[in-house]
Amino acid sequence: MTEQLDENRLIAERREKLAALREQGQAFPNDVRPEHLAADLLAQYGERDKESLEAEGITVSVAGRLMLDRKAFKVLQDQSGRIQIYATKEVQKDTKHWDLGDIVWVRGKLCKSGKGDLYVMMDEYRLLTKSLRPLPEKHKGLTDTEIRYRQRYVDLMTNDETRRTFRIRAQVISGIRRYLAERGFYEAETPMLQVIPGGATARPFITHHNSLDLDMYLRIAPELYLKRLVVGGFDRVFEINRNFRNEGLSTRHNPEFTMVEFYQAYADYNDLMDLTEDMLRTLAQDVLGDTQVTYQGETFDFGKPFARMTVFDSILHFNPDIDPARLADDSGAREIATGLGIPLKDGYGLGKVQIEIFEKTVEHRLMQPTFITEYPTEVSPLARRSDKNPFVTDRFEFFVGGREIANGFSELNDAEDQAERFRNQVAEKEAGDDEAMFYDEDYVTALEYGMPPTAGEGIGIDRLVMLFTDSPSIRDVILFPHMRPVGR
RNA sequence: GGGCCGUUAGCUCAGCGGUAGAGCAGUUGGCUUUUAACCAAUUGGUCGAUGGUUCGAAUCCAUCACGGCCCA
Repeated sequence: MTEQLDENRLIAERREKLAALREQGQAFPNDVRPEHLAADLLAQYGERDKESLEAEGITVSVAGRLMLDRKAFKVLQDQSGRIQIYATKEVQKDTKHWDLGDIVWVRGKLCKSGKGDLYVMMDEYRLLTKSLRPLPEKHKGLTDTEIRYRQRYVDLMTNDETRRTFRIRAQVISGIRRYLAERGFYEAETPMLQVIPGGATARPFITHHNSLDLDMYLRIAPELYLKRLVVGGFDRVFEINRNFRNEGLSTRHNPEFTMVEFYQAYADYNDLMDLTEDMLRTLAQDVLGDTQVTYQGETFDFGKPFARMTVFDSILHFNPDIDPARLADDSGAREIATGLGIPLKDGYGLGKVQIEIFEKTVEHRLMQPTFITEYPTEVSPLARRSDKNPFVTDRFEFFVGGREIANGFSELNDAEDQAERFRNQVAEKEAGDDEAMFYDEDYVTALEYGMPPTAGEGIGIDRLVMLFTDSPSIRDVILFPHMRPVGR
């Protein structure tokens, strides 16, 4: 078994020390409490001069993982950061069995070294948890990406950057929650296990409910349930949770990912673009302290008004040689797409062809924060048609750094139109498109009760966090990204 | 699915046909207000796996596994 295989002498030595601790009594004590955090102590006392600080005789207690051991000086790391502790010769003898990685508790007087660094004198001390496994290299940390992802706990204890990334992730999520709650949105939790997966076009994961003897799907989006809540009278509602899509893994895709979806009655897609712009600007300022966000060497400005452009205009903008009349024409658009090397299926209408051209030639070039509007109805089965042009919907997607971050639209609340769109999706599914939607009869029934005019939006949290943490891969912002199991 | 790259000590890496190395960590001792602490000594390896070529393979070839990047 692996337990034997990865055993080595370093672990064996530590096991012996643990065995000795067991001999002496409780080897895993849980009867001391740290009263201070490293970062707080440094912030409060780091600048004080040695004489007055030590004259004051401040006693503090801290606990954490032992990260460095310079014999007299040792460094302890807690959730907030690191602080030094000082061991006299006698204390060093008494703590000879301490190893890097051990969890320890220290209580004593705050002092300053000759070089001006704050430390805690080890007047009282306890080894709380013996670490049996050696820490990674102390300066370079853990760099092996595979181990960083598979054993995230080692990555977190070793690498500041990783801790920063996930701290920012937590702040982004709580920031969004606060922003929406402050504006009267209720938080809801809708089913992750669904009989009819809906709300997006994607291949679902299939699972099975034993006692019902029923195949179920992991949700690909919460959308249809959240809109049922709007029908029910929750005029403003949101959910932050996981979606599951059965697609490949890449630096931009993880099979489970986190979205915030929110719905606001008596609002349209323009209202949500305004809200999105304000929310992202607020988040950047609150979380990063700046509306300028640097990502992979480029700076994106969330402080300035975001650009807004239609799908059609954006294609022309980035392809000045395309004739607008041809792009607007079914056979003309197909020729343009074919000329760009885009494979087309027979069933594609003009709208789908235009979106293919958009994705191939525009999307990756949308660097600064940009809203793209007027998505064709053909590719927007849940969005409200434009009053001015029924070929397109009142929908937008939001891009930054060449990546789609958000997708929002005025909701389709015409039950009869919705039924028709579902029928078209079912036809596409029968024609072999396994990403097309199912017919959701209960959702149509809900709409028949009447849903107020509503706008809704989803924002991809992982991609937003990638941006805010300058992470090149989605795996860097997901604590435990999916990896192929390591074979035996 | 395709292309390129990687896998050597617990960690970070060198070695690229001829006796497996370094730094960190570990162990022993010294030093004792250090800052990647320092000084001395020292332990530690199925070189990802399996085949093949060769007098000889960590090194060359093939297949496989896992990972990274790019493409679909």
